[in-house]
Amino acid sequence: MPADALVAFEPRKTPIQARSTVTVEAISEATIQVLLSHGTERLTTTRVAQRAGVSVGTLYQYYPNKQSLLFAVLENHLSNVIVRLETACENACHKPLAEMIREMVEAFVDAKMDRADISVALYRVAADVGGPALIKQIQHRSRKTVEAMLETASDIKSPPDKLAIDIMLSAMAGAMRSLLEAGPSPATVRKAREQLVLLCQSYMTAAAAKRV
Amino acid sequence: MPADALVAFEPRKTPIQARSTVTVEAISEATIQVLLSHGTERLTTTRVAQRAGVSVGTLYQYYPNKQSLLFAVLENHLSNVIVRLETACENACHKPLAEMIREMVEAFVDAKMDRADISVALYRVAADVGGPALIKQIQHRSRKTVEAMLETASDIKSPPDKLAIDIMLSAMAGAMRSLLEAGPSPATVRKAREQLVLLCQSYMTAAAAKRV
DNA sequence: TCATTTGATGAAGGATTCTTCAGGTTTGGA
DNA sequence: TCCAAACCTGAAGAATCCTTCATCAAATGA
Repeated sequence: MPADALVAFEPRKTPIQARSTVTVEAISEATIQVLLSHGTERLTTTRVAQRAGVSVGTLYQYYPNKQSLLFAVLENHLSNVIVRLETACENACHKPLAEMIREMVEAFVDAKMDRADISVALYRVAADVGGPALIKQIQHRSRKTVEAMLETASDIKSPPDKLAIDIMLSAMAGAMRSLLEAGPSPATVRKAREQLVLLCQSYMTAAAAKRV
Repeated sequence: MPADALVAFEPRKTPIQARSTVTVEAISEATIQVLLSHGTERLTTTRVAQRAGVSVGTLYQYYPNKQSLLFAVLENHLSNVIVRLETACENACHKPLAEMIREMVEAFVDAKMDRADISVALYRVAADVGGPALIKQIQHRSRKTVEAMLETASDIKSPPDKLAIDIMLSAMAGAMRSLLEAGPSPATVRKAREQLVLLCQSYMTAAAAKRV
């Protein structure tokens, strides 16, 4: 996967005046809404523009094509999530393993729930062109972050290996996806969050024990 | 989601002669191939027919529309996977918890790996119309199956609750998806399979312990 | 053999969608 | 105030795609 495979998605023009900033914001938001109400298949640039209250031409002033629009929204969301995950991991350094995992998992769940609608809408986009490459990047970055955190755990001899961390992260993401797509009640989210912590804690503990 | 929302996807005509059976088979296979080489967005009925070596008209003789074609392929795949999972669960009844989980997880991984290409191709379809409803059905059926198996575990007092099982299953599926999409080597698959067993075993053990 | 059923063909209608561009409006500074 | 830059508009070109149907070919069985 060439690194420059993503350049075709770069924005065409950056907003300068205040009104255009509002416009771009509206277009992003409209994209989410259309994605949720019509699905990827029936998302058209005209529909997005209409929902945003602007004309199609305006949309094309900021995004060179439809895919770049979807890509930008996806990138923005994933960026938000991983930043919060990284912050949590930094704060959890040098603590016991179980605490580390708890803080990381809770940060992830909270970040996803913060804009649950966006999360759900973008699962449909992530499979498209550009999505897989982006996700691969994010996964790698997450792995590195968690790996670095685990190195500093105060109560284990050797941390779990890369594969174990990859599996934990993808398991966590998968469970979260399933949860989000079910449209859960706040009570369910609370319980599921706790279960997710337990899942990751017990696995990491077991994986670390096997590596003594 | 109304139950009859899926009737529009039903096949139009069932093959009677031998040649038409071959044709339908070829169309199914071609769908997978086009999905892998072009993606959902650029999958057209004409392209599928061409790849299958038949004309578009033939395709429409067996599938009322494009979505029904995708739906049929997805349904067939998921059906295969869950049947193997159910068989494994039945065979594992009355055994100790850890063994149960191992057999179930291994059956799942093996079923997915059996036609890894199909699995990967269909992740792109699963988000479309009909997919979510179907997946919900499958998830529920899986949950019931695993739940019944766990009831018979010989070495635990009370089995994990529904939410825990749901989370385990979606975590397992999520990790498997991530693995498949990475195009792993056989060695990686072997290791990951073992890690997945450990993940589910340690979580189920912990969840059962909390319920005493 | 031959009539009937089953299967296959692919050009073309109808509809949708992406994207552009020539021309208009608004903003901010000189 | 006034002009240049920024911004917005939306009709229309170009391309693609889904689906049908009139027509032909193959198979079945009586």
